[in-house]
Amino acid sequence: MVSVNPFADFRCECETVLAQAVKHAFHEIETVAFPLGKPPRPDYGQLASPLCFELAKKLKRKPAELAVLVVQATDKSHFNLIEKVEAVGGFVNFYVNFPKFSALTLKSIKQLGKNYGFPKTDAPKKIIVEHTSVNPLHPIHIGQARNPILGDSLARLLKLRGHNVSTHYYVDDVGRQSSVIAYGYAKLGKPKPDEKADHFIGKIYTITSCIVELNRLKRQLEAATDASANEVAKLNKDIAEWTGIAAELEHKYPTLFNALLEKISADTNPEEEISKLNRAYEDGEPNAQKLIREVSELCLEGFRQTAKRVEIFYDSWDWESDFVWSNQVSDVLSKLKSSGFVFSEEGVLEFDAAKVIQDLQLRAKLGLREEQEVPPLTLVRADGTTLYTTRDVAYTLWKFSKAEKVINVIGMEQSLAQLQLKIALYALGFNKQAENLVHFAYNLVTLPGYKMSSRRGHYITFDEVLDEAIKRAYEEVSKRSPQLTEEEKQNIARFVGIGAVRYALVDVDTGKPVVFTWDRVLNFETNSAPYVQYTHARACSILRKAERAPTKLFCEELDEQLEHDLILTLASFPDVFIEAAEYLKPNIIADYSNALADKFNTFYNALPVLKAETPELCDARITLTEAIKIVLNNALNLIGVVAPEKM
RNA sequence: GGGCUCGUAGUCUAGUACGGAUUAUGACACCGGCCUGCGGAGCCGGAGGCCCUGGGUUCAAAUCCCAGCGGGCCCGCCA
Repeated sequence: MVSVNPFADFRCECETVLAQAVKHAFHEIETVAFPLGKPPRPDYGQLASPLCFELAKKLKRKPAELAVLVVQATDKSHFNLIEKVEAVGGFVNFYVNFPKFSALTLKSIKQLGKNYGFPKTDAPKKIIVEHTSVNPLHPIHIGQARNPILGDSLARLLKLRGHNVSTHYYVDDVGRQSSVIAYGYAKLGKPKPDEKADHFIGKIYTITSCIVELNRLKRQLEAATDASANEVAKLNKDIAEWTGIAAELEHKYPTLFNALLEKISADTNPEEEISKLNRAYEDGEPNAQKLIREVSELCLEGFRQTAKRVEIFYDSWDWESDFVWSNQVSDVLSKLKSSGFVFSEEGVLEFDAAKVIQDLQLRAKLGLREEQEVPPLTLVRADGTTLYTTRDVAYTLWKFSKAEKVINVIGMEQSLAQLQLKIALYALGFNKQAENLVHFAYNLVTLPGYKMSSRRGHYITFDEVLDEAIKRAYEEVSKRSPQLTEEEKQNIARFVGIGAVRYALVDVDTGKPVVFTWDRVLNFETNSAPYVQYTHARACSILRKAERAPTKLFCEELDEQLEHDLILTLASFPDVFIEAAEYLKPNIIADYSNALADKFNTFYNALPVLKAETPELCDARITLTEAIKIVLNNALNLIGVVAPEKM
């Protein structure tokens, strides 16, 4: 007999037994829910019900007495995975029958192998996970790297849950900043990158943007003849700040900086050139199209290389400009206009989110409190151009033409914009879509005492973090296993370093900010990917040395507390997976893998596998070790971490 | 000013959706042990907590509700 979820089978049996017993003992009472929870200690069993505390009220009797009655009323002939039921202090405690339960669990893991732990959903959906979507202006930095790591883990979870998942990258190429980089790139004569393309583009962007900003401020100061002293002071302060940044950049990249400065200074009004380019691009003018697409593509090629290093791939690259050129944005706009929730003020078109909430009574649906006010959203500027969120409405509707559910992995600082987006869908009558639009929000990654700013070139790139991780892992592996060949060491350093980074970024609760420190991200000890990887390699090593596969299970031999604990942990993996997939909590997979590794290491130190007292016990422990290897591998795979045979 | 979010040992963190048991999870750092043993990236032990504060609901609150306090974020004709 094989089970896709052994612990759920046990829970199900307990529920049935409990329901029957309660019905039998107190037929005058109608009970609908039969709560079962994990007791704090193993001597209270593996599942326990506090039901009698509730019944005590209705029946006006003591919980302890009722628990005894419930236990007496249980029908033992129905026990399969249950060993016994006991009443302790008002709780009804269920004890698992370990010989049977171990056999079921280990047999299931052995038979299902890499498919163990992934029960399929009853309602498979077509789901789009949009993640990363970093603007193609500069390399992905560590503050943004949490996004692809979370998005990719979510996609893996949902796929294995049985959904049809496709991952999308939204290329934000419409907007002033894309024209800034394109302008600088064109000024330099569209040079071929002499390093990784996104790093190359990043430098040009930062320098160009700095020079243009400084130029703008200076001209503004010249024109400010009748401005107040305060305004002049503010301008001077900004100029001083940007001059400092410029000096820093000139020092770091003298050739590039001076080349750009010379070319840009030839333009009397660079600001105006950039705006022109921006308008031409939105209008689909061929030269502008070619230029901006070329520079964006260059940067994206760099992103693809970085993503590949961490085993992340995208099914679709969606260009924001395509939605502008194809009139999907203007179509959505005219629909919004006729919805009655749009008003114009001084030539600016505004979307009245608050009125939508009131008229359509969305407060409860959106989980908003009475006093929460949602500000209006600007849809169209006075000059007739659209804004990011406006275009996002069109993009979101396009995504819904391809999927039933859309998950946007976006930082929590965009919560309001994502809420307004959802409200816009309701305003257009796309209720079902609005309900299936999920903003998967996560908190920022920050550097201690340092404000990351891509405009100023102040950031640590994701590539740098990966390089450093691999370098440190290499030092570590050289120290620990000097006998390995150079090639082996490099290979191990790669998956250990990258695993460590992925684990560190997925492990923390998404609601909490991560303060980036090298020690935190490059942890190779307990509660890290390397620790779990090491444990997996250790299990593999034992299995290699065993040189045989047990033909019988001998599960009744596994009667140590540590072994029981391991079996229970293995058996509950499907439950953990379901929770992670349903509630979008990839971090609990990381926690689970660490907990399982911990338990296995404790077991390993306390009890011999290959030198067990009897051949039967030895076989049983080999089977257990094999199961642990499989489950560790399956768990690590969910968070995109390699499970190595050796390291 | 309004809203969102977080608050658990020196630092970091699990548990909070769905309230349960006289020991609240684990890591780092700290103190003391364990390598002729299946891989020491490990294991065992010790010390360290008014679960932000105050009320409320309940047989039972880290968990739910209310009111505060503290940090972060958002409230743009930026994205």
